Amino acid sequence: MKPGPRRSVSQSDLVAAAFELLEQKGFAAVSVRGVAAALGLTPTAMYTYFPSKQALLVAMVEELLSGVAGQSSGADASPEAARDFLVVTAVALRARLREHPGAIALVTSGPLDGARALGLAERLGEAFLTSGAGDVDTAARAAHALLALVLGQVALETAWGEASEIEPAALWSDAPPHPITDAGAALGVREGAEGEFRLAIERLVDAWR
Amino acid sequence: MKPGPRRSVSQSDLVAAAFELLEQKGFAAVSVRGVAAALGLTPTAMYTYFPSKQALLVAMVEELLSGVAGQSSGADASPEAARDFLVVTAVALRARLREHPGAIALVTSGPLDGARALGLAERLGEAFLTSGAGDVDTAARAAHALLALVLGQVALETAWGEASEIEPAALWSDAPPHPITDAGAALGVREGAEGEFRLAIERLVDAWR
DNA sequence: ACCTGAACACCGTTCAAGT
DNA sequence: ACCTGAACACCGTTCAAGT
Repeated sequence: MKPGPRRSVSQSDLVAAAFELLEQKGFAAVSVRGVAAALGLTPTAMYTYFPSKQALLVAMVEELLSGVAGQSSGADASPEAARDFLVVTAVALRARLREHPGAIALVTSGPLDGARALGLAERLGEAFLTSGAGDVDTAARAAHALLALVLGQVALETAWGEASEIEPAALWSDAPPHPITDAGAALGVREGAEGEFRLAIERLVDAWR
Repeated sequence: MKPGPRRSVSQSDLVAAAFELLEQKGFAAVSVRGVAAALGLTPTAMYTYFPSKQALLVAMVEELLSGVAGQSSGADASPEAARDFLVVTAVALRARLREHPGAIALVTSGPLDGARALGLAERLGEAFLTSGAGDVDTAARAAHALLALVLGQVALETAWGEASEIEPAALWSDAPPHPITDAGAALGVREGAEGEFRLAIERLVDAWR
């Protein structure tokens, strides 16, 4: 079943193979050639399924975001339920992004304007509305800020997580001490303990209600 | 003055040339070969100045962050002055990141553990402490969250900014409507109007005091 | 319609050699 | 010490050709 006018794999297969590479060898290893080879295809065969590598990455982001926000946002639920939805969704999104090393590189490299990304932003806005945000404009701003906090937090966690592996000798350098930042490191702020994250999310959510 | 055992350029020259490329051709164009060529050097000559491309990128991030937070954080100032410092610093950091297209790709690709990045986090923590944060731990968490919000906000602005150029025809697609998100777009949330940004920062800062 | 093979214009990095 | 030139093992993408 090598050549022939019949489709041998699917778009989903390419996305799955790409995630396999992302998980095992990092973002840099997610190449057109690598993905194609993992499926026994020639690099050029990929262009039958996606118009470009960028399109493949967008499909990966969509896959990553799928299912993060449940079907119902709780538009007809109580303010307390809506608040819970916001916190739970933020925690779930962070967990999803942390599952795959290099996921933020993926998210920040590929545009976030897919249907799933916009749908997620919309659900967050709805939840802010029923949880106590005064009007639609405020809800939109709040949803934007919540999404930004989650993204930035994961980006910082990843950056600082990688960094600590590289230069442990920096402790003996002549750099000035950082008592507060070090206290944060001891707290697990850098490593991204879930409790710390949830606390920050709750503060932001409550600030917009 | 082609060869010879005398240093013909400096590390700063390489960083400057790299920013020139970043500004004019985007993050993907910041290559070892491109930077070297801009200075009339061979690609391999760069490895006399930096041990790797990654080291060059880290130097760029440090340059980007330099001067964002002033010398004094206002540790001996009033709580109100400290609050102002936090907001002003966040706004300045965002402006700095937005100056160069592809700056977030740079920041998220290269680690943020340079001296400047840690120093910035420390100054923010100090300011939170004098502005009303109860203890060192809370200040560390607050500084982390503020940094994350700025980073994530710029990342979202960039992603949505690029996206809107690609597919204006999506308005006519069969996708479900997004009234809240669209209201946000009309507000300038996506494009990143400074007023919207400052408002979100103030909410987060006040939530931690 | 789907896929291959060759080709184009690139990458980061290493290494021996020159001055 | 600083730099060049050649080389290695890669990239994304295009294009003509096969079935």
